[in-house]
Amino acid sequence: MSNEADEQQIEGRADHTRKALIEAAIKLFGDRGYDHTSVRDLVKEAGTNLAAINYHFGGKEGLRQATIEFLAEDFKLHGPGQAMAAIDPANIRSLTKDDARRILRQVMKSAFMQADKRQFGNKHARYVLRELVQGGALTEHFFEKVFSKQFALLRVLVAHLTDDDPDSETTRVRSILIVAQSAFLNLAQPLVLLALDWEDFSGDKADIIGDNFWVNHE
Amino acid sequence: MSNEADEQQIEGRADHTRKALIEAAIKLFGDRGYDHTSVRDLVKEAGTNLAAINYHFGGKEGLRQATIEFLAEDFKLHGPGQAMAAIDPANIRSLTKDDARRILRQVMKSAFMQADKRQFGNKHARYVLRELVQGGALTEHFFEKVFSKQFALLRVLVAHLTDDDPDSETTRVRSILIVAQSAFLNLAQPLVLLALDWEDFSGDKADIIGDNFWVNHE
DNA sequence: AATAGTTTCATACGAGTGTTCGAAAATATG
DNA sequence: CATATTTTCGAACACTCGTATGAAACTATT
Repeated sequence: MSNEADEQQIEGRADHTRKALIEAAIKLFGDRGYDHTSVRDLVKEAGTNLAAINYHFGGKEGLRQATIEFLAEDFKLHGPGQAMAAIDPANIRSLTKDDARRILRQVMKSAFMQADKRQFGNKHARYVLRELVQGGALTEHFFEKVFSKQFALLRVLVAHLTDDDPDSETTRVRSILIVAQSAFLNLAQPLVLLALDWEDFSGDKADIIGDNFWVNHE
Repeated sequence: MSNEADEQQIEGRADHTRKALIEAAIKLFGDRGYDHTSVRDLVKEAGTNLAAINYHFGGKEGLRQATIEFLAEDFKLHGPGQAMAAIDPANIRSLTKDDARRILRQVMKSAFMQADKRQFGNKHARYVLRELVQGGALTEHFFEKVFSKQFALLRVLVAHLTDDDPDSETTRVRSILIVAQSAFLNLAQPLVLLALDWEDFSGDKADIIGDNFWVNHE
């Protein structure tokens, strides 16, 4: 292990610190939120120096931007889009409604679903949701870069399930309400645990939730 | 209008300031969150002095506590509990399922529903949700003081609708998923507007959403 | 009217923030 | 090997934050 090779050729020191900072940002921003994370905590977590963020990203805001872009890319590769990608929007009409419903639940599970089980759901989705909820410039950016396409696929599924048009207003509303269920449970974990009288989300609890998503109408 | 009488007798200067500060807190905490609101902004919004918060509430944290308690009381009087209070849990079995579904939608609408139309939904619910989502000591307090009872009623409705037990795990999960829909739409308004291709929530859009909540199963 | 208590206000303090700067160290280039 | 470039690191800056202090203004009591 004399030289640290990663995915692409050799990884210089600069790339190493950049990566470490982004990972620290995903973790800390996701846990405490952007504004509750100091650059001093970030550089300590990344094992580097106070000035590193400004040098590599131009500032704390620059690190956020870089982190968002990293997550946007990661979301495409490992996010719910993976489960969704198998679906051909053209041939979706050949699916039975039971199939569509099952796929829908599977997608939601793999999307935002919970902490310990799904490695993706934990840190990454948490931060993404925080940013999306917060509003502001990044909401739009992230919506276009990530959410938009997957939401379109979701609408196709919902429309098929409800015999409606994917672009209709009712389909849009119903689709966002499906997202809402999964997203809120991820965001409001403390409240959810209290309401369900659970200690944590371990075991088969993710499945219990996933199986009870409201996804059909009338 | 020589003396400022409000609801109870005469309102001293101190009470006036306290009230103004709590109202400012509801507004600013709800919009930006507790930590993004400085005491200087609070006192400016309330039209008083920098030292007022420390004098009347012992500190910023004290103002938060007082605000929470005020909202807990207000929630009981004007919250979704109002719509729910009309329901007698004992006689709920006499309701038709259509009735139950209609009541459920009505309750959700009046609970967290949107901005400009429902005066309650806007500022108050927004801050309550922020606190509940955040986690921490207040989540538990607020859950016990406010959420718990109304959630129990919600579970009765859901159980009736799905021929299940109000205390069963599936009923709890399904109930929290109903809350999730309403709550998330309130929290993530920027994202929701983008997803629905809406400019704002004006007009009959609250009804469109309310009518499309997922509340029935199978 | 004089005094005691309450409430407001201007100011200052210490702690924490993001950022800047220049020198040291490490790497790349000739 | 010598020089130029990149990257790290420590120290300091300007700023905002919540809070504390003591004097002024106001109200209530005698």
